[in-house]
Amino acid sequence: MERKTRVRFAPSPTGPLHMGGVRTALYNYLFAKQRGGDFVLRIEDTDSHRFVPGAEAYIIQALTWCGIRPDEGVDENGQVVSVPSGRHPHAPYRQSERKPIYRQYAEQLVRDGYAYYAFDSAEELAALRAEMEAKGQTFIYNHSTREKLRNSLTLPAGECARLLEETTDWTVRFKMPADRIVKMDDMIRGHVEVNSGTLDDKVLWKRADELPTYHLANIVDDHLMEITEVIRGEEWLPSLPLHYLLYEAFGWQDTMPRFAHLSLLLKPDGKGKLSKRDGDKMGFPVFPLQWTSPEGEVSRGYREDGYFPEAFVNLLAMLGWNPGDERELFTLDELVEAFSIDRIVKSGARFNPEKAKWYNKEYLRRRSPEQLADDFIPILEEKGIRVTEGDGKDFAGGCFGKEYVRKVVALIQERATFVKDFWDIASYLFVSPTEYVEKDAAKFWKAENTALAFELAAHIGAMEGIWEKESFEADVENYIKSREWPMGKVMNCLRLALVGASSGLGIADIACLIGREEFIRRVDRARNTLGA
RNA sequence: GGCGGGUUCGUAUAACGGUUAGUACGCGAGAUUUUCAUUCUCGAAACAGGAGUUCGAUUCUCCUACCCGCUACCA
Repeated sequence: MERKTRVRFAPSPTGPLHMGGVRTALYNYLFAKQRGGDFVLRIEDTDSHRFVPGAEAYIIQALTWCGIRPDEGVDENGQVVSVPSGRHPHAPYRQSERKPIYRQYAEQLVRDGYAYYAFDSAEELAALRAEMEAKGQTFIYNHSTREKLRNSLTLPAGECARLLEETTDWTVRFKMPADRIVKMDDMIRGHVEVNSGTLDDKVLWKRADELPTYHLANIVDDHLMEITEVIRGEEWLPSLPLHYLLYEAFGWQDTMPRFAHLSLLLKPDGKGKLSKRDGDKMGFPVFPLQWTSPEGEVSRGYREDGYFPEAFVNLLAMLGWNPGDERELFTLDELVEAFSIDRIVKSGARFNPEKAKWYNKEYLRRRSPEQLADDFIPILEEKGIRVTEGDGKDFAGGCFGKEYVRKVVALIQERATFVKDFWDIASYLFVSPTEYVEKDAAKFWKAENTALAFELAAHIGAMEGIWEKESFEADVENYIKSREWPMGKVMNCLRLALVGASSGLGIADIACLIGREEFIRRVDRARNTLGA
């Protein structure tokens, strides 16, 4: 019987979710949704020492921002996510809450001869490691050494029983076969073989905190939660043989999930995988949301940098995957449709901040001016501009109608990458210029031109009716051409007066936006400030 | 060191034995425009190296180099 697709994203709450982690979550989500399956969010908090407060909430908030909603798992408030049926056969989803489950499975393996109790303390092993290293050798706890160490394989039964009873720093270790070729299949990498003799006897369960390690918890939970595919980072590929052997030891081969190991995200330049420091150093975020560590250190986020979640998700999807055709822009739903595991790229993807900006720009120009105006208003207010209903404009009072803001945004949105760029691009549409860029003034504010510009301005000021771009443009052009004036010089003169610089929208756009009264005021001010 | 994975323009990628090796970002040059931006056109830019297999290899095999990961009572 075909099982219902169930995948999981299983982060460890040891810090903020890195963008590579978001990509892993995204691919899992896309895979599940495409097949009408479930996407499970499981929190792997089995390492009590590395727990970071706030990390779990951060992870959930980050996924929420991206539009990635788990069908099962933990929600923002730490509660099990609500489902229509209200039933949660797989809960709890936080491994620390599943503590009692794991011990029996560890003991089952010992009973069946697949694992054993190890009594060597962490200190003893560290000393052993140091000793071997001093001799230029590497210590590995496996078939080559386990016979000489203190464990249930070497100690008398009575002694074992006593230690199990009286001490608390023992562990359960997997008894890795001495010489077995483990044959594995990966959905991305194909067939992979490893000799078990090179692997070590991994700790599966720790008596000290009565918690499993990743390997045990992972296999047990994936089995119990009926996971059908495991899509995770490449760093897990080396432990895949152990996981295969664990499924075998438990007798769960028939329902063992299929595996897909994703390549890592690399630094934009240089070597190595993307890390938190790169972002700070090279001026781009590596985290979806801003993160403040318990120590108070702040790391920037894509959201705070002005990225739209759609753009972020899109660029992440395209890092290591392609649709097979030349499309680049995808909504989340379109990604669900187009995604396929066999178009995932094997090699590591280097992140390119420039391309990231391009994505945002594309999404920005596709947004409605209404939406963008709403995003822009808080920035305007920060700059001391008040925004009211309607389309009024009061330059002296610094107060503008929402409709006016919308009109401005509609004209500038194709010039910006982020909403936060709007102010730099269009501040002159809210504040009358009082200063004029020296270089630009030197270039354009010449007596022979200003005289013509003033004459034109007078004509414009006297134009009948409502100013509307098309008619305005036609009239002005006609006026200039009929007099055989140098169009560029005159217009740039006017622009300097209206903008305070030699860049910006077309004169007609500006004039129609700010209106007759403000137009006249700006021309007069330029004349008074720069002279005729 | 051992084990595993990877390697196409600067970057992301296409190609599934035969192509002038395509596309996008970025970059350069033109054109359009009243400036700037946009837009449009054009351009520079890659098969890591070496052996095989084959009539023919970017594509298949092996070796080397380089990169990445793992090698914890972390995930």
